[in-house]
Amino acid sequence: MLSNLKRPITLKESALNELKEAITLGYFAPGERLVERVLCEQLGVSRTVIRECIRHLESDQLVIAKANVGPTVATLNPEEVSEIYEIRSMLEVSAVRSCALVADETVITDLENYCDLISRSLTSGNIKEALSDTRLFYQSIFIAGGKTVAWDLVERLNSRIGQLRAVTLSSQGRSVAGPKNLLAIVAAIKAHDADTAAQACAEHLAQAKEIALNELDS
Amino acid sequence: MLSNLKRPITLKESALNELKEAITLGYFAPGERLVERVLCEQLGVSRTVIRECIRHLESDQLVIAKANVGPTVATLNPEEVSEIYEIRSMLEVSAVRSCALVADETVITDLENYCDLISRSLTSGNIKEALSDTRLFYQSIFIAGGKTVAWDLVERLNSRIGQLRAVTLSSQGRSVAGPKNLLAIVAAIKAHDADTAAQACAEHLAQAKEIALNELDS
DNA sequence: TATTGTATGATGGTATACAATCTAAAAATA
DNA sequence: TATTTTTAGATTGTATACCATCATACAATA
Repeated sequence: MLSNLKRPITLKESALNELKEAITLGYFAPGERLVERVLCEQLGVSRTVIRECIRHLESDQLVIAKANVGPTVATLNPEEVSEIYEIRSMLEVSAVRSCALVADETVITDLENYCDLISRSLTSGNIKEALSDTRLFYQSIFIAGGKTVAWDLVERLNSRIGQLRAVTLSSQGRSVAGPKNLLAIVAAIKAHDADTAAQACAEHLAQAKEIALNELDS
Repeated sequence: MLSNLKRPITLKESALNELKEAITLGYFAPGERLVERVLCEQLGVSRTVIRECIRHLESDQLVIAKANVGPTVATLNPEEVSEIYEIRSMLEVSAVRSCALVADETVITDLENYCDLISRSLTSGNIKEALSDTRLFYQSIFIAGGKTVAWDLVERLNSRIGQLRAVTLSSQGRSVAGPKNLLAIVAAIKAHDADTAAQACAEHLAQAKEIALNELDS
């Protein structure tokens, strides 16, 4: 009953997921041109499907399409990255606040479990898993806080900085501070202390932003 | 030089614009099904083009596509609308703050001109023109404040509440308060008074939110 | 009445064709 | 040689035809 609106996974969807992952994981270099025919062969689907995927990627701003030339993988400049982290901070802080006010026991145990999973994945070096669990962690916060639109925006913003996120996460994870920050957020939520939770969240994001910006000009 | 990246307007682009306008202006009822073949005839283009348009609208969340059934015009519930206005408020307040800190004479005269245009359009009952000028007003603020990513998000959010915006704008315009609020923002920006500008902006948005929510359950 | 077929229409997907346009190499020119 | 022009190839934009699958409404049956 979770998502009974589009149960059947279409070819276009799975192709889109593959392309998204390929872009965010850096299999395509930023600025690289994406040629329809080549993608058709690589993914084993027709041009129709590829074109629909490209339109989707275009409106997600993962690629930039020029008429009669085709799409290229979007590049990130420091200003954009900086702004993306600032917006994320606003949205996440707001969600954390709302969550702290209404969170019940179920939500809190969920969050604690995710923290645990994230720590474990990070210590074992499984970045991909850590990213996925971090996503679930924040998703729980946003949903609990009733911020579904904001969550959607955050996901879009995150997909645009996908490459950087892997770096920031592993960097934050290597230090002790990263998971500690998340635990601080959960503790404050548990205590229904919105201000403290908001501040912990803001600090975590500011830290991530610094790491991302450093990574970007390297 | 504004958008020299995609000068050639393709069929798909113009069809997409027509569809967007048709949806945001309410020519299609919320929840109504969009049938490919019908759209092909109405717009005089092939299914290929229509399908790409639908994918684009889908990822803009103006339509909701169900696999094997097709797209329907998205409906708005009060929670979504409320959240959209809250997010807009966060983003716009932030942009107004930045703008107030850096705005030069050029920006300010632009803003004053737009205010004038908006007032005139509203008194003459030209809502469409007023919407367009309001867009330019805020765009100037965001660009001046260096918030290009945020501006993009605001435009997406606005397109989702397109029907409501026409109502709120004309409602705010009928009262004297609406244009007065905008003038207050400009005055504060002119004085480089970020706090006052931010507050005026927040009030304006809160007002718009109320009107929109009232309209929604009528 | 409730269930099961069945017909119809829409979508998801493929393949193909062709014109317009871009790109890059080849050729011509200075 | 350096620069411009031409030209051929590659790629996109769009149209069309076709098939399989799914959804829905309706008819037939028990």
